[in-house]
Amino acid sequence: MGRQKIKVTKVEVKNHLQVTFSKRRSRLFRKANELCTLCGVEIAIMVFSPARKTYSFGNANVESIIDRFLSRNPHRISNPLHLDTHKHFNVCELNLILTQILDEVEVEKKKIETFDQIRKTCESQYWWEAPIGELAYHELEQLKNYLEDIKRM
Amino acid sequence: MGRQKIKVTKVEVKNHLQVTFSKRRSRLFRKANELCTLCGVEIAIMVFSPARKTYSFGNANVESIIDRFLSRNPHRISNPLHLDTHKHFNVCELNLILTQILDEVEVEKKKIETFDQIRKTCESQYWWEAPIGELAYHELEQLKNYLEDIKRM
DNA sequence: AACTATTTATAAGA
DNA sequence: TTCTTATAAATAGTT
Repeated sequence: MGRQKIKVTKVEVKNHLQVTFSKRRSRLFRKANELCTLCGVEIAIMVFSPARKTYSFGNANVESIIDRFLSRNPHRISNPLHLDTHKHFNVCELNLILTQILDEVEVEKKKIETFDQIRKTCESQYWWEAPIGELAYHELEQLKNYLEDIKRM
Repeated sequence: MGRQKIKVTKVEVKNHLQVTFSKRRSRLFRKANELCTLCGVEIAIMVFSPARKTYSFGNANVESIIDRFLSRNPHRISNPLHLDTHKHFNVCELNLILTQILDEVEVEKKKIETFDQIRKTCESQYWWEAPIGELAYHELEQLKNYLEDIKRM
């Protein structure tokens, strides 16, 4: 391509990687947008960068497209309440079940929030991608602190 | 473009639309795949054709990428319905909602299980209490691996 | 960021 | 659908 053809393999030069990612991502989104317009389709794209940043494209709302996708591709593995989801419930039963689920969720929610917090903090660290050998002492220490937070939960 | 430049507007000729959609879709997926390889990112793409057919691309499992995307909305479960409270639902609709909620709960429970697993593993490590400076390289590496597991969730 | 020599992508025709 | 081809767009490397 361009001045020189490249092998499609991981770009190792950090600077090149950033430029390549930025350019190709925006072109991918533009192409998706063209496809939407030309062919009248709905598209959602989600991208997680090496820096764990999230980029998304949707000609409609991304979440609504996800909902449509998931409803066509059920991915349920096991059901926490051991319910037969094919069974039809009346409104009273549904209310009871919903209340139980929300109670259950409430108990776990604090844990999840803590975990999410740790994950977010991790994601904001620029040094994350470096191999262990290149990490400074205080970075290693922070690494350990994260896990100690988890142990305390 | 090509033999002739086109305006980016809905293709009206049925035959052209089919060809254009098929070609551009596969190129979009190929470009996404190149981006994944070149830049080490994760991508999920969902496409709904006018004929209600679903096409998807994911370098990892599409559902897992969706889960990660959705997990960035920590209040999704506490507000599981994002419902119009004035609307009345019939039993069928309520069942659909219940299924969605159970899916969401399932995702969060899996997270917690992974965290618990990591925590347990940490606790079984004799070297855990040692200060960072005294840890061996492979112990540091393991430390990092734990957090990378968390990031992937 | 802009440029540019090449490689790709593309639309239309077959 | 698939191949071909003239032309447009994308791309990697350079400046």
